[in-house]
Amino acid sequence: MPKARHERFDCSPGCAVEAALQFIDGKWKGVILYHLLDGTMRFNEIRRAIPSVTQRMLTNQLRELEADDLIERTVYPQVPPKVEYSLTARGRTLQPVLIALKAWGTEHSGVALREESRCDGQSKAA
Amino acid sequence: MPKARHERFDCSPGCAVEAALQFIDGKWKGVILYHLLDGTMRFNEIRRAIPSVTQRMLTNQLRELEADDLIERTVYPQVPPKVEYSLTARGRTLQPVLIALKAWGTEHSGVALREESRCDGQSKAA
DNA sequence: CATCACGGTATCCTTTTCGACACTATGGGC
DNA sequence: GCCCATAGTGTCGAAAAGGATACCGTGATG
Repeated sequence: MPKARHERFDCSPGCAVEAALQFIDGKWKGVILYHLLDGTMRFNEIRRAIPSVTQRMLTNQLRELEADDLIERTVYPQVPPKVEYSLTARGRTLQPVLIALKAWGTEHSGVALREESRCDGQSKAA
Repeated sequence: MPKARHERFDCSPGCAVEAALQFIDGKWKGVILYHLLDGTMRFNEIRRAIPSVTQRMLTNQLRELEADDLIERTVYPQVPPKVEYSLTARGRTLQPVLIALKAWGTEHSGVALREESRCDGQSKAA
């Protein structure tokens, strides 16, 4: 049960940094949010975009993001089920942060610093 | 021992976001880096700035940040010991990210969303 | 009839994280 | 002699995060 990750903050100025980090620190939240910047996505669409995440984890992270009012979940009562995820207004305010994060990751491509980026095979299946 | 937190990335564009997140996702890394933006600090100085961190944790996070080449550790061989920490050039490139994070945390003070911000003592009962 | 796709749940288990606490060495103050 | 501060280290154990796998109901397809 995801219960807030940090229970308390030390109210030094860094407090706000921690507070913000709290929302994107799940293992996959950053990527999920980043993908949703492009627009609404269905469950399996996200899953395909992030091959290494399991349903369980994806569901989990999605639920937490929803609880944090960063994304919105829309269920279409039809069969087969259809569920769409999109950013809320609040979620969209994270855009600058996400962009900054991506910019840093790209420029200072630390990916290659301590590991080799295992781009297993295909990049995107169209 | 700390070993890279994520072993692999899915090479979707969100990859870079994950890569960046990797460096600041430790429980205290964000705050530590943020405090170091102000300049060099000694060990116990950081400790006092973040009351809720233990030595063990602080040492640990500091070592990881050092391993990631984000901070620099300078030991003065004297007694009592004196050790100073400061950002490396690479660490300073994180500034925009940290700033964005803090700005978001401040504006969208989500601290109060799912928990009462236990700023040990006073909060604001809304 | 069997199978697939959809969007999940439930259960189990391993790994990782993190906090508490004790211990180190040295020199100074009382 | 005893305690303080500095900057750590080591061990223990609880809790949380995260991964693997199996299962659910339905409707269309083969």
